[in-house]
Order: sequence, then structure tokens, then C-alpha cells
Amino acid sequence: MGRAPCCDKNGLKKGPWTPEEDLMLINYIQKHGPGNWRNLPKNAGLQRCGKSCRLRWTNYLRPDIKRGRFSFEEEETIVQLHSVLGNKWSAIAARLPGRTDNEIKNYWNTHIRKRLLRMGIDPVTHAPRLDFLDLSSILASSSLCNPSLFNLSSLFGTQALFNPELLRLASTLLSLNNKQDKNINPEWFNSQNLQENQLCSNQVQNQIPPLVQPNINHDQFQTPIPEGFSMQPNVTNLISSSSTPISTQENVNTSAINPSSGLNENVAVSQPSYLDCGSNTNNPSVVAELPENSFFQSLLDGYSDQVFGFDSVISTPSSLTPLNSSSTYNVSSTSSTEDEREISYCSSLLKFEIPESLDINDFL
DNA sequence: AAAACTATCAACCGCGTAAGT
DNA sequence: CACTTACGCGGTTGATAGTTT
Repeated sequence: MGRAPCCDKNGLKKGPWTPEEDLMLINYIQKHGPGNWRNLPKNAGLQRCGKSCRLRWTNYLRPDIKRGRFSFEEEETIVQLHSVLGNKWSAIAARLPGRTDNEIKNYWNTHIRKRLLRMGIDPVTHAPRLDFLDLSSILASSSLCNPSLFNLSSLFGTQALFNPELLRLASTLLSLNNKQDKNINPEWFNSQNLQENQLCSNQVQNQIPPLVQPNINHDQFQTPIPEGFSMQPNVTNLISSSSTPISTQENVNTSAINPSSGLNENVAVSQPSYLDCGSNTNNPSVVAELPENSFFQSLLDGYSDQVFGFDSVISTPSSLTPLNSSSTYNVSSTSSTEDEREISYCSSLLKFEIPESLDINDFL
């Protein structure tokens, strides 16, 4: 037995609403309230089905609807909520006053989702997409800038890209962030490396409560973690990173994002130099400072030039000075351009470190 | 200037479910 | 308890505006 149609569609109009229809609907609801949507069009004199009237009212005509571009704060909220709720647009909309589920859904599909994909982040799981990365390019580029780094591409050639072991390695590398405060191999973490490889300031974790990531497939992190590494697939908080510069040399204890992943609950993070491109909207500026020839510098070059193809993300010539040695620049936290928002996004994503003395053979 | 392509978003469709009978 | 009805939600479509070639 088929489902009964919501209304008799014979003779009912479809398609875009005219201003006259809008006016009729508004006038009726202002006088009588929506009441029964099924009966509303008949009572209001509209040649529409109730469903269409409800949609038009809730998504467009409702007086409390906020229209116009989404603010950065709203966008932050959407991504954070989506990481927890998934495609529960109505639930997300309930936490964004004045925004409708339809509007949020459209905005996600047309803006946020694409941006995450461009950054190599799976918009479903909010985790890095390794299939999106050209590992060889990353490492080749990195090695050019820092000859001390191993050159995977020269070691293994382009076939390395199809080697599942190397993909696992990439998984690990991309997931690596902060070293554990125990079991550290001192050879991997000499003070210079710590100075140079600390990529971003630690996020102020207590600003945003840890988010549950029910959708993440943790299989991608099954690669055994080498001694001295910890893994922090820190993507969920990619937008919530603090822009408060942490310039102290102290270690900062933080909590891993995902307690269910079996990853480190507490990691000690060294904070030598700082790179903080986060997006705290309460803070008027975002500060980035990189040591010359740092690993992060080279890695950023690799990402921006070859992997994501988003030169504009890291170094938009028209608006931003490229990251270079000892350069410091400010990005307005009220940034509204796509590129500037991506900067904020990628700042937290690109948080991992690789010891210079890492022996690739240990992985193979 | 025009065609082709892309992005956006209002609106539609079908399904799940709560409420009513 | 079974069935019907209405509502709300999420996925998808299609018209249109904007951009590129």
C-alpha cells in the first residue's frame, strides 16, 4: 500500500513562490497562526499544498530568520556540531538562532564541505583523507627545503604512492602531532628539532569541550606508533584552535581529542617558537612565526604548492606575505574570505611533527 | 557577445515517526 | 494493536545568477 499523498496535488501550483503568494501566506499566519498545514492553503486561498506552505514559511518567510552570509562564528559552530551530530541539520539549526536547517544544509554542501575536501579533510569523518594526499610530493618538497629530511620519493620512486605500507606511514606521519612525555627516544627529539618542528601552538583545549567523533574510522590509525610518537588526529577542533599565542618554552599538558580512539589521553607539548594561525574571533589578530628552514615551513610549502593546490591558503600574494623565515603577519580574525577561512582551518590541521632522524626502514 | 561552465539556493520528494482514531 | 494522517527531516533537483572561455 502506497503512502497517501500529503495533499491533493491536482491543480496545485509548484515552483517558485510569487510575492503575492508570500503575502497571502504571511497575512494568514499572522492572523491565525499556521495551525493545520494541510488545511492552511485552502483557508488562505493558496493553490499550494500544505507541505509547500510550511516549507516556504519555515525556510523563508518566518520573521525571525536571519539572512545573509554566515559569520565565522556560525561556521565554526556548524563544523563543530557536524562533527558530533553528523547530517542532523535540524539539530544543528536549533543551535544557530535564525538559521534554518535547509540553509545550513545548503551552506554545508556548497561551502564548508568543499573547503574541507580541498584541505584534505573528509567532511564526513572530519579526519584527514590520506587518499587525497600526494605523499611523494610532500616529502620531496620538504626535502628540498630541508636536506636533512629523508627523501621518500627518491628512495622509493612514485610507486611508493601505491604502497599500502607507505600509505600507512603517511597515516602515521599525518597523525603524529605531539610526542609522548614518556618513552621518548632522545635521538629523535633533540632540542633543535623540538624548536623547529613544533608546528602550532597548542590549542586551548578547555575552550571547547572534547568532541565525540562517532563517525571516525579508527582503522586508519592502526599503524603501530613508533616509540617517541603520539598520535593526535586533531581535526575535529580544526576550527576551534586558539589564536592566543603561546610563546613560552614551557611544556603544556593537553588532552587528546578522542578518548575512544585509544590514543594518548595526555600529551606534553613543547612550545618553543610558535605558529598560531588559529581563529579565535575574540582575538584581533592571528600570529604566525616560523624559524628559517623549519620542517613546518617546508611542509607547508609542500602542502600549499603541490598537494592541495591552495597556494592562496598559505600565501595569498595579494593579501598575505608568504610564510618565510622570521616573518610575522597578521590575519584579521574577522576574515570573511574563503582563503582566510581556510587559513584558520588548516592551521590546526597541520599539526604534526617528524623527527629528523626518523629511519624510514623502521616502518617497512 | 555568446556559449559553456559553475555555484548557489529555493523548492520538491520520499521516508520515518509521532499522534490520533 | 493496526491503520491513517500529518509533520518534520534529509537528500536531491532544477532554475537562475555569476563567471569563464
